[in-house]
Amino acid sequence: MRMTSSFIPTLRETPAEAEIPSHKLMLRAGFLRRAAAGIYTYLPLSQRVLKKIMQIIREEMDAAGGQEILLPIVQPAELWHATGRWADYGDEMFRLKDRHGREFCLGPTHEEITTSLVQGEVRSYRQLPLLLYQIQNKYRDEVRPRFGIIRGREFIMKDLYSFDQDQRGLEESYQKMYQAYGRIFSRCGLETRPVLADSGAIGGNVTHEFVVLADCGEAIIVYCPECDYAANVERAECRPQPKDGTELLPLEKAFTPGAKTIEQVSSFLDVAPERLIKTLLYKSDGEVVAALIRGDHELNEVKLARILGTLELEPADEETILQVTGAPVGFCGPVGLKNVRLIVDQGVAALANGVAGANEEDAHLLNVNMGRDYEPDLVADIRLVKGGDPCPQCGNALLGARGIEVGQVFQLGTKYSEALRAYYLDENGEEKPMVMGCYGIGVTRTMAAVIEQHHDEHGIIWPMSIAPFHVHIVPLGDKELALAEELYDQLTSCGIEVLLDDRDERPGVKFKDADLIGIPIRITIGSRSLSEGKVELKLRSGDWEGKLPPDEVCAKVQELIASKGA
RNA sequence: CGGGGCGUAGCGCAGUUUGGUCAGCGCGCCUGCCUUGGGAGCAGGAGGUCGGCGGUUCAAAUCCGCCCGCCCCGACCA
Repeated sequence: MRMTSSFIPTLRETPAEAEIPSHKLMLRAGFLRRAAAGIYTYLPLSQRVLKKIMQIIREEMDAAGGQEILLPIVQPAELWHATGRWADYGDEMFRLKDRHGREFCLGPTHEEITTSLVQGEVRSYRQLPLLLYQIQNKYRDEVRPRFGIIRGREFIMKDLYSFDQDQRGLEESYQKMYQAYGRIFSRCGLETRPVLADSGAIGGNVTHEFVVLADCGEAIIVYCPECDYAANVERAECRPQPKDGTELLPLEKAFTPGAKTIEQVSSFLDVAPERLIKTLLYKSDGEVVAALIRGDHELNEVKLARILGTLELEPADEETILQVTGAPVGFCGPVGLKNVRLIVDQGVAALANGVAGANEEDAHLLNVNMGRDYEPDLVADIRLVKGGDPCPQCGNALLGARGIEVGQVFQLGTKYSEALRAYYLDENGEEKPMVMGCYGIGVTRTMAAVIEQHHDEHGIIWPMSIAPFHVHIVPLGDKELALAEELYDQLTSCGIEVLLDDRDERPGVKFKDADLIGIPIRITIGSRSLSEGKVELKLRSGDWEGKLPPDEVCAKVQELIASKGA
């Protein structure tokens, strides 16, 4: 491709809309333009990268037994009613009506439509397992699109759905996908970490996210430097603590005027935050529940929701709190609390002589003890794990990190197959629901994640495997153009993808743009080394550079590409 | 949805407080000359309903009202 006839609009300055490196660089290097919030146009360079990522995905999915299909993006409401997700998805779903008033959505994901397809076609255990996938646009009207294409409202995603006879089959499919994901991301040049995760609204129990460690990441994870434990904090477990064996002291009431927050109570009574008990009231499915957590800990709402078996969980408003506890916000406590389920974190359960609100304005109770002063409905692990906490597997201190979730694999079970009646007959003629899994990869997000991991102050540094071109030829003046064209033809005929900067620009401009775009191999043709009969080769990564005669270039380039696993 | 910020030429911005030679600057773009190893120089030029609508005023980019769009933090989220 020649730059004079290419659509590669590079910018000298960063548009104000961008904040993070991948977004800034994609705009500046001419890969991306915004159409609306969270909706983007992918320019030719992006398209080349995306195709390569998708090709890698296809190869690995096919190798694992997947078959590619193309599914509707406009999907009828009925299917979503059947699984209950027409309501569950809420405002995040783009909805539309046809001219007759029939309801549709733009598919945010494709479980329903795929399950419905399989339901209609698959009858026998002989047809299972079946692994179907698609790579298409998906639509989610995110509350807050951000970070360029990392959280867009329209994005490309690969989803594979597995249909198995039973849990054992599902586990095999899951393993295949888990391993394929590792290969896909490493082939894309990404360092990812699989972490235990929460399955949220999609359902199912076992799930892992594949996370790219990056400061701008929205996923917060913890991992153990000593063993293989790694989890999203939404899911990360806490080690149960040994019960504090201190002798129980008599319950006492203390006057605590205006002390509502943990800090205020802690300093007013001169008691460390870890001895305080936070009582957080939540509304869930019409019921009020109290979550008890140590003063120095944070509640993990995802864990609490899971324990309650609900998706609906919101903090109680002030009025409800007053009504339920008889005291304003800041003075709630478990002692004497009526008609409220008490979910007690194991950290609080282990606490002796804690301090809690007295359910009375300006008063707290000292020496509160579970079992003596109040009875829990349930003791559970409901707190948010953070860096420094002990690893649940080996006890070493966990490390915290942020990351971009580029893929997630789920064991779904039979939620969708039952709702949509995707049953099959087993060897004994018995009708059973298929056991499903689903496995997603954010393709456009993966591209951004690669840039987050591979860039410097001058621009992008593409891994060879997904670079828009392998080689960037930069002739510095008119005199060098003929040789550049010759090399271009030679390399191209060897199947090498070459971008030729044939523009009438000064050398500095060409170098700056080459660095920005980030093609792995740069060939500079200039009078300086041409006088020795040589051209210059340089890797964008900075790992290697050298000069050689033009007739040796092709072989060297092929060698470089091969060594980079392109 | 709450909080904060922004909207003036393709991009980055000044001008808005205090209404009146304010339609401006840098980059980019076009033409010519010149130059050619890290975003050159000179000369000339094109390009803007100042986000939109309404209001106040002799006069509005500037003041007031409503609306739209965009970004950041939070809530939210396979």
